[in-house]
Amino acid sequence: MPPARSFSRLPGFRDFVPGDLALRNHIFDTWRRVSRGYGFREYDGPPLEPLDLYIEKSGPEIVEQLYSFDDKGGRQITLRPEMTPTLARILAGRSRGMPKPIRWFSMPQLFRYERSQRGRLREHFQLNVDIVGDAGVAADAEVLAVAIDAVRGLGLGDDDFVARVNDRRLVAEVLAAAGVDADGHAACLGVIDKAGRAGVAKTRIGLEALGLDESAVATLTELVADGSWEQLGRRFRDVTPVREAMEPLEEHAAILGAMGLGDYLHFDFTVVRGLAYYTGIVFELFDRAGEMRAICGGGRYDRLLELVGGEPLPAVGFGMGDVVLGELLRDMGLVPDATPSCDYHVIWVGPEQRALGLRASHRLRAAGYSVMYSLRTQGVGRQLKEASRNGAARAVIIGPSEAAAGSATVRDLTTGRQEVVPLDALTASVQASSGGSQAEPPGPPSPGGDRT
RNA sequence: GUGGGCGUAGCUCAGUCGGUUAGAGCGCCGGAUUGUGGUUCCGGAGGUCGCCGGUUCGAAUCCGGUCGUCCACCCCA
Repeated sequence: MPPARSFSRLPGFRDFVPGDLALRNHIFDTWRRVSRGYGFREYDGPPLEPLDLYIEKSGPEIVEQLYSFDDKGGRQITLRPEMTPTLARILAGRSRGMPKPIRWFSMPQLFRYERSQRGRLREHFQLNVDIVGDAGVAADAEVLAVAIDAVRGLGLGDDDFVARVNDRRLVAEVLAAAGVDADGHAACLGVIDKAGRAGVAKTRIGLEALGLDESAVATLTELVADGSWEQLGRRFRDVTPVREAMEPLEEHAAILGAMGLGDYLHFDFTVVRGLAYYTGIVFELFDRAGEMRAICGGGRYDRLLELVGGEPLPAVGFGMGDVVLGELLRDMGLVPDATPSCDYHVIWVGPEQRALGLRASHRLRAAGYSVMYSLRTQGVGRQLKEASRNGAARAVIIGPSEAAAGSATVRDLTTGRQEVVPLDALTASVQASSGGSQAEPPGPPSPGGDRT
C-alpha cells in the first residue's frame, strides 16, 4: 500500500458536488431553453485551439493570459479563452453554403491563466449567442433580448439587473466632434472604458494626460459624468455626424421597447468593451445592487470572420459566464432545491422478502419511477430513516404477512398514511394515487434496452 | 505580474499574555428502536492548527519562506 498522499485541486478550478452541479445545470437548462426559444441552434468546438487563432485577433500580449503550452507534436496550442474565434474559424470554412443569417449558440467551458478572484476563475462556462450574416440593428436587438431573457429566466427582474448599451461608431463621432484626431481614439477608449471604476476626477486626469485640449477634455468628462441620452442629444444638437450615429441606438431601443424589455436598457457612454474587435453597438449586463463584475458582455463584430480567413460577414453576439451569475443567484436565494429525492423507497423486513422487494423495485423503475432501497441488511426503522433521508415520497414495505398475501404496505412519508395493496397492482395503484407528482412517466423500456 | 488581509474538524467559527490532553454548533456514524421514518435524548468518530523552516524550556499563537484563498491594482471571458 502506497503512503497516504493528498491531492489538491488546481487553483482557479472548481469541483461540482451534486448541490453545486444542480445550480450549474439549472443555469444551463435556462440558457438552452431561452436560446432555443429564439430559434438558435447549439454547436460546439474543441476545447483546445492553435495559439495563432488568438494572436491573429487580439495581438501577442494576450498570450500572457492564455492557458497555453506545446503539445507532444511541438504545436503551440491553448485551452480556448473565448468562443468567438472558434465560431469564426468554424464558419470560415463553411458559411458560404449556409442560409443567412446564421443563429447559433454554444455553452463552452473556457480557460484563462491568470490570478483568480471572486467572480473570476481560471475556468468558467459561458453562454455564447451569435447572429452571423446580418448587419441590421434588428440582429443587435435580438441577441440582447436573448441575453436579457436568459437572466430573467433565472428569476432576476429589472430591479436586479440592467443592460448598459453604447455604440462604438457613436463614440468615434463624439470623439471626432470633440476634436480628437483618429490616432488618439484608441487611447481615449481606454480611458473611457475605465471611467466607471475610476471616477470622474481620475478620468479627467487620464484624458489630460493624453494631451487633449481643454474643450475636448471638458466635453468628454461631462459625458462620462452625465452620459444620458438626452444630454448627448442636446450637446450635439447641431453636429450631424453625431446625430446620425445616434440613430441605430434609437431603433435598437424601439425594438426592445416593443418586446417589453425597454426597462432594462440604459445608455452608458462608458461602455466600450475594452479594445477588442467590436465595431458597432456594444452592451454589458450588470447587477443593479452589488456592483459585481459584468454578468454578460457583447456587441457587433463585423470584421472578425474576415480576419480568420472567412467570407466577410457581419456578426453580433455576446458571452455570459456562469460564475458571476451563479454568485448573484446564490446571494438572491434563487438557487434550486438540491436535496435528494426519489419516488419510492422499498423496504423488506427480512432477507426472505428481498427477492420480492427487488422485483417490485425493478418493476417500478421500468414504469419510470425513481426507486431506492437500503443496500445493507437492517431493521425497518433504520430503513425508513434512510428513506426519509433520501427524500422518498413513499415507502413500500414487504414483510412476511405481505409476502404471504402477495401484497405490500405503501406508506406515504409526508402524511404517514399507509395502505395495503396487491403487489401486482402496485404500479397501477401508485400511478393512480400520485398522478400529480409524477408528471409524465416514461413508457415501457425500449426493445433490447432491458434484457433479462 | 504588483501590493495587502486571511488559512484551526466535512461546513461555519472560538481558542485569553507563548504554557499541560486544541473546543463549540451544524453535519456524519451508532444506540434508545430486530415491523414504522422525520422530532427528541444519549454516545462516538473525525485535527500534521495549510506546508517548510526559525526563535523559545515550551508555538495554533511570534518571525521568515512557501502554497492556497480573498481584496485592491493589471486585465478582461
